[in-house]
Formats: sequence, C-alpha cells, structure tokens
Amino acid sequence: MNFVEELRWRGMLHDIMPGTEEELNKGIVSGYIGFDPTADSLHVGHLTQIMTLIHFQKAGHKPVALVGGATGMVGDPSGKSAERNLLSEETQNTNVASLKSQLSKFLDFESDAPNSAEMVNNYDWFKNFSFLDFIRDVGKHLTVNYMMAKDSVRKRLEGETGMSFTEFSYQLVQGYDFYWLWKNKNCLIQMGGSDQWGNIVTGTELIRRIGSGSAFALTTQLIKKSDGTKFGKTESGAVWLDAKKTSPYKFYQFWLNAADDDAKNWIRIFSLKSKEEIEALEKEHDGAAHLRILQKALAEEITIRTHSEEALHTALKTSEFLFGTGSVDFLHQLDDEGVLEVFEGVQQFNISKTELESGIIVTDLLAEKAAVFPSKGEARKMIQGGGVSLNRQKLTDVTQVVSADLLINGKYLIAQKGKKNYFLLIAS
RNA sequence: GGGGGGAUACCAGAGCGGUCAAAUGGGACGGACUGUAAAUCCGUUGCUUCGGCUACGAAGGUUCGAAUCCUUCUCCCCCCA
Repeated sequence: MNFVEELRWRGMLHDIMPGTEEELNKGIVSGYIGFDPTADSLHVGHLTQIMTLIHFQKAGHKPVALVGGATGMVGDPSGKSAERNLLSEETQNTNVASLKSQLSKFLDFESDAPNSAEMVNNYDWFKNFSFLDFIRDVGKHLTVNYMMAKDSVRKRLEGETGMSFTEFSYQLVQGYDFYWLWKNKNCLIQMGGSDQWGNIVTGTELIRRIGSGSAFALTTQLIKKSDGTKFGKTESGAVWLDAKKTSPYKFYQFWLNAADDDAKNWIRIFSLKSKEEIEALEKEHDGAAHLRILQKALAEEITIRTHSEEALHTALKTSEFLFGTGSVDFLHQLDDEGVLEVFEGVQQFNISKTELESGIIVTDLLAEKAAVFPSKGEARKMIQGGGVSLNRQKLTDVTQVVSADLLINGKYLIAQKGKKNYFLLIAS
C-alpha cells in the first residue's frame, strides 16, 4: 500500500495537490513537516503530523522534520483571530532543543538507510538572510494580491483586530522554507494540517516562480471530537508529550477516556495497526462495549510510542489501583519506591508527622496542611456532599480528627476528591 | 465636539432604598446511574474560629440602613457632528 492510500483509508487525508501521488510512486521522495517552537513540548495535537511522518518513512520515503526557529519568531496567523505575542529568542532556543529531542523518539534518524529521517531548523538559513535581500529575492515573486487572498490573511483583514506586517509576511517565510528545502535538500513535498494549505501552496508557488520547478502538497484532517469540543484538551489543559508536563499515567488516561466514536477514528490515525487488526478490534469492541477494547488498544500503543513500555506498565498499575477494586491493602505490600511509582503524576503534599500524631481535623488537613481544597468551607461542603475519601473510605463527618494511625506504611495518606482526583499526602 | 446607555459572582444576565451573599441560564465541581463513557436526575458554586467578616468598576457622600440615591474619577458601548 502506498503512502497516500495509507492516509486515505485511515481517514487522515484532507487535501492533496494533483500529481503528488504519482510523484511519490516513482520512488523515494523527501517530504517535510514544520513544527513551531511555541512551547517547550509538543502536545497530542502534533501527533497527527508525527504519525504522517512515520507513515511517510514506513512507505520508504525520507521524512524531514523542520523545527521553526525562524518561523516561530514571526508567528503563523493561520487559525488565529488575533495577533500573537512573540516569544523571546532565548525561549525559542530552549523550545527548539526540546522539540528536537521529542521528535527523535518517533522517527528513525539514526540508521544508514537512504530514507533515514532528518531534522532541520529554518533559523539556520534565515539568520544571515538580510531583510533587503529577502524582500528583493523572495518578496518580489509574489503579489500582495496573491497573499491577501489566503484565508488566514483575509479573515484577519475582514475582522476587527487587523494584523501586523510581521504576521502578514509569515506565509512568505514559510514559503521560502519549502523553496530552500526543495533547492538544497531535494525536498519535493510539504505536508501539514489542513490549516497549513495556504502556507504550503505559497511554497510551491515560490518554487515554480523562483526555481521553475514543481513541488507538491498534502494536508491532513483536523482531529475532531464527537462532542464538538477541542481535541487534546482536558480540564487541566493541554496533553503534552513531555512526561514532566503530563505524566504517562495521565497521558494513558487521556486516550482511555476517549468516547467510542472518537476511539474508532483515532485508532486509525494514531496506531500503526493494519486495517484488518483494527476492524477485528472494532468487532470485538461492539460486542462488549463496556470493556473498552478500542480505547485500551489505542492508549497502550500511543503510550508506548510516546513514552516507553515501562511507562505504560506503571500507568496500567496506577490505573488498576486507582479505578479498580484495589484496596489500600495493595499499598501495604509495596515499598516506598513502589508507592511513589503508583502515585507518579498524582499531586503530592508533604505534611508534618508530628502534627498528625496529635490529630488534625479533616478540613484543616485538606485545606490548610495540604492544598487539596482552596478553603475549609469548600472542603466541608464537598465532604457533606459525599465527595471526599481518605484511604478509599468515604468521609461522612466534617469534624473527624485524622491521626497518625491512618497512615499507610507509617507515611502515606491517600486523599480523594471525587472519583478521579487523587492526592498523596506524605508525612515526615 | 454634542447627546445617550452601561460597568453586578468564572461567563452571560436580572435586581434599582431594607426581606440581597444577590434571581435565572451556561460553565465548573461533587453525588446517583454507568463502561473511569454519553444522556439523565440531584446537590454545591465568597471567606469563616459559624459569632460574624468581606463583596455588586474606584473613591467619597446622603441615610437608622445602599448593588440600588448623589458627587467625582476610570473604563466600555451607541447615536449625532
């Protein structure tokens, strides 16, 4: 199966320039996707692009991951209704480094294969490109009329906020990237999310006008959620690929909690399973939806690819305890390291063992000694509402005094707000 | 420059001298149900040592009493030039 067919059956393909598929079928082709260093980590929203590159490489082509050290400094207006704040150069540099190390986990950059992946930073070819040279050599080739016709620009011109010259220039900068890669790395295709179509086409246009060459474009579908909310966001914010920002346990949970309809779409996009495997899983899932076979398969595969087999193992163990029937007895069997492993990614608080030995009223403990609740009033209300547990025992009395004999292994206390929010209190 | 309207809790938005810690809707959080789901139903949504305390753009004033009336200021919106 070729690359385009692969994306097509997985429901990832959004738009493709005529002739792209034919070009890819001729043999090994280089293609690139850009990632802007707007944060110090990629998040699940970037995963589609990463998967696109993985499929690209699996199909025998050479993926190029571009980190936008230069474009990130300008700010892509696509999909933005207002001017963006620029990040400092220093922040950008840190971010570029983080993105590089994250991307290197997903693709083969190391091997000697002719299609081993490559990473580039557009800052390298922009840093010595002067403004005058740029407007003479690049800007001259496109009309403002052409640039204004782009959706990303037009929407902002029609809107009330307007747009700066900087953001208006963005498409030229990204377009030049494509030209540069085409010229110097024989990169024939640029891929990206569907919102990137306009920027990509500016690139093929520049290649045609400056280099009299042809280049190709392909975009992927925006990931949607069946309930209409934005993909990749949870109550606590974005789901990051960096284990320090989103623990592997939370990451695993994010995918496990996918709605059935979403899981069916997402498993095609985010797993490398074959069509047959996926259809078999779906059949199994429909026969016993409550087992959430699709969600589990999805969550396991992505967690391993993003983090590791061990990280998945911990995430599974944690999930089993936190949501399974596991009683606190389970924790008694663990040593300190084991306990901390299970609660990795769960918010932790340190409390004084001495104070606990003399007894603390629950509301004081959960609001003042440990910031499980912002105020005692809230703690009290939540307890009265039946929403708080200590060591898996539902609290009923607001005035209950907690003492040291409740500590697990003489050290730990597990507080639960609602069903899903755990807090580990460590007494020392 | 002239005239008018407005600013209320996370958001929208009522209240227009006491009964207002402030209707209603949304959101958020919690409970029941369930598949750690969706839908639905229920509860909570300023702090508190449970005596009170602080709050309706800001600062003053009138009053026994102000989100409500007056003055000044700040900021928004609309209409006319």
